[in-house]
Amino acid sequence: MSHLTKDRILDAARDLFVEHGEGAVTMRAVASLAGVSTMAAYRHFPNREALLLAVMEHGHDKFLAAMSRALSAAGPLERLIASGDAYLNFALANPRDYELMFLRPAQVDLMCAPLAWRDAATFRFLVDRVAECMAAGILHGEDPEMLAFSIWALVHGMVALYLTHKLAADEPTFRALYVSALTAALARA
Amino acid sequence: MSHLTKDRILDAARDLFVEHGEGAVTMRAVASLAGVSTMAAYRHFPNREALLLAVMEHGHDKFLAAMSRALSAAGPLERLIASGDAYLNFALANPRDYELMFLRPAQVDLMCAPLAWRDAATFRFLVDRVAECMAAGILHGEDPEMLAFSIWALVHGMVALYLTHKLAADEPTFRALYVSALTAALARA
DNA sequence: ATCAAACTGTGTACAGTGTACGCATTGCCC
DNA sequence: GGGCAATGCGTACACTGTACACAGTTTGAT
Repeated sequence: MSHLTKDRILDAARDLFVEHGEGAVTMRAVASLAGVSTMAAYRHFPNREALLLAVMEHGHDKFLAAMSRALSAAGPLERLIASGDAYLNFALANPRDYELMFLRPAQVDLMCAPLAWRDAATFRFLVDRVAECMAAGILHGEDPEMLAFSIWALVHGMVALYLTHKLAADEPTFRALYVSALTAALARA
Repeated sequence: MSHLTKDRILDAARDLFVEHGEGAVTMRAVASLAGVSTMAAYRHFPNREALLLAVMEHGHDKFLAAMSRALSAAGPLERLIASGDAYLNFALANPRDYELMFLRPAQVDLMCAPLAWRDAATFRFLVDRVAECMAAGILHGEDPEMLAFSIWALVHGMVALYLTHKLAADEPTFRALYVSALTAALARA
């Protein structure tokens, strides 16, 4: 059954990736963990990079699902803040996924449609949250995209600096920094 | 003269890195470009990672030098803004160096003293600029480190999103975004 | 001046990597 | 049954990092 094999290979790749990082995702290790020959993997993925991209898509879906759970919050501002928290929590809970999705220098030529779509979805989600707040008069300004970008950059920057150890702080301290920096930014917008 | 050989090897590594990216920095290619045998490189660098780290240190020095040139601006706020511009300009002019220094998931065990020092230097430089502005009453708040972190995160986030192609904008548009996001953040601090 | 030790560079060799190619097996449609 | 496409496998090759043993050179002590 081809479909199952493909899934087993992808699962194996995901396991290795989440557990031991990108370097551990070798075609041989993946195939062996999936219980198939090395070359069987090439029947389902043209090359290693494509396999990693598939892992990445999966991560994106998990990520977007986590973000969309923030929509259950009561008001527009609560939804925006919950989205930020969901973003941070996902990044801290799934550092390797976050790294693969957002920290890696993406090869433009591999920017296939499904991935570009997922990238854009992250941004549009945030733009919608900001626009919601603006419509409700909670945030001021007339360009939600602009403000959304600032917020994304701020949160992404904090997360990136933390994950790459540029910030000498333990997790609780970092979370505190995050909260005060983000609320300060929002309070003034 | 060993010293010259080491420099030739490092230069070759830098050339390959800046020109063709990290993947092109193979021990064989570096050694060949430097005109020595492959294993000669191992006489001067314990392994490939150490060679890359040396390239990274060099990048950091270039970076800190570029930043410190911002100190010639007139007032505290001008110096802070010039620092931000220097940061952005360096990142756009040397994307691979920036990527190696600030985007890469740093292996904690390789965080040797010289690198940690250089990392901290970036942050302290920014803290000093912010403290200067606070002392002059141009920026408000009592924790320069906190504000400096926010600013760094914002700028790093914008640069990172741009360099990893998460932002669908050409360079002029991005620079405009940068200016308005940063001045907005500063205007309110 | 001599000799030993340290230093520097080389060639060879090996294990691990991605992956091209061709063959075997299977399931499916006519 | 007779093709036939899809799937999986084994082998082979080029390229990687780097361990190891060796050769030439420099240095320092006697």
